[in-house]
Amino acid sequence: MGNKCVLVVDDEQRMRKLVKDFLQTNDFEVLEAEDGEKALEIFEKEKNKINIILLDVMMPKLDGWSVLRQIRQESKVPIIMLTARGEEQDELFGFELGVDEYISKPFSPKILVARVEAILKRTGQDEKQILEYGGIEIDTEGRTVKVDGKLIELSLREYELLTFLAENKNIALSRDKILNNVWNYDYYGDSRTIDSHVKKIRHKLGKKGKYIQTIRGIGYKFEIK
Amino acid sequence: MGNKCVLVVDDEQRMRKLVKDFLQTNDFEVLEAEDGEKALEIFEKEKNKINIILLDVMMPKLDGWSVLRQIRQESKVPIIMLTARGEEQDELFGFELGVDEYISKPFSPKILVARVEAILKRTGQDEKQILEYGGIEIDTEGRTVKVDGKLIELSLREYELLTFLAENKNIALSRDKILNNVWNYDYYGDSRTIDSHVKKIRHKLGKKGKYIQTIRGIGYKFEIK
DNA sequence: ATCTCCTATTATATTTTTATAATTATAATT
DNA sequence: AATTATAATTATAAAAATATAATAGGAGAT
Repeated sequence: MGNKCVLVVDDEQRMRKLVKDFLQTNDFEVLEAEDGEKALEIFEKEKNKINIILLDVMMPKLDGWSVLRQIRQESKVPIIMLTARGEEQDELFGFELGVDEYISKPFSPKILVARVEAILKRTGQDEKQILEYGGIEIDTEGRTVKVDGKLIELSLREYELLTFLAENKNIALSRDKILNNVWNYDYYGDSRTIDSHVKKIRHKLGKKGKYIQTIRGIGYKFEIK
Repeated sequence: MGNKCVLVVDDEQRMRKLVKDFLQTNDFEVLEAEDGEKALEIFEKEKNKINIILLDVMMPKLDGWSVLRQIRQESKVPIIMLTARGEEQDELFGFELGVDEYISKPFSPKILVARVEAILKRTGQDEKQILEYGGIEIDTEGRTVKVDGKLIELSLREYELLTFLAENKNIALSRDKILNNVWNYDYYGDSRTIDSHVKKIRHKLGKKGKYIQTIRGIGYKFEIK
């Protein structure tokens, strides 16, 4: 682990290689996809790992816009669109759909890397981050959590769940949403899995456990009050 | 309160006017500065208000880069640089200094607004949606309701019902319509389910309960008077 | 050996129903 | 037109039914 991971989606082999080489020399890990379908496939599998996506617009099978739309339904991962030329219509279209940046071909690899880094920086995916929420500190790099300065032990799921809730503080999250984000699958059956984990987290948070409040009929919400 | 505020820094009066007009028609508040020194001055005074800065690079007295550097010493406010032409050297230079975006002249106002909005969104400055109806605030993300600034507790159905009524304010809604939208099924029997909920909501809204008025023979209507 | 998930049980909150009171509409009568 | 009686509709409160969540314990997975 460690290095930032970039998913490069482009149908031109030559283009992929160019970008890949340059990114790799700049210490990025690179995943490749040669069309939209492959891209979604890889994204499904590696979504936890991927920090940013470079997405060509013009591709066979599934074009860049479709890929963008699908990914945006479940993820806010930064996406840079690679366009043949910056047509205004397309840009506007894309910003609404959640495009973070455009780079028009031909581009210089240096600019590419600079933009990738700028976006990672701005979306806070680069530096070691310590998120702080009312006395609860989450160190995303060390994957540790402190409550009032004291380290608490959380399991993988507990950590993921707490982080997800905290990152979306003040937002009531449905069970479906939680499952899709923390568990990566759809919710079958009526198990009380989430509840179990919430219970454990609350317990470990001690007095601050009440920051996780239950929204009856919906799910849970992290809120400091 | 309310609208997002943009500080436009450019020495050309014509350019400022163009940008200002377009931003204003898109519901932004606009502050102007004709050079770097004025920019810093205004920023000092209004830093709490300014959500984003459009900064021309080439300016008399103090150029864009210097302004950028100074502001970055104390603030992370998003900054878009307006450049005459996207020279690679400059771009790299700027990203390191914390530029969020480049727009090269000439640009279309539409693109400009789109980028501004995209950045505000990405930096989370687009505040969450709070619907306001005559002193009743509904935070759809947090699923909370405030009456005159004071939080009130609503159950799922109460919340859904109130939201539905408020979203359709000034429209008389039949019981059928209400049931189909808030309950998702047809109305069998003659229970007084809706009435019960309306009663409870009215009670919780206190004096503002009268905003929910009954339309005899039809249903209910949310109306502020 | 812990972590995750599931099951069962208990606790709690919400929703619906029911019964009765209050209000409003309607029509007949003055 | 105003009054009255009757019918229809809605308000209200409390009880009953239902839905949802907390909790604890344990089996299987990692």
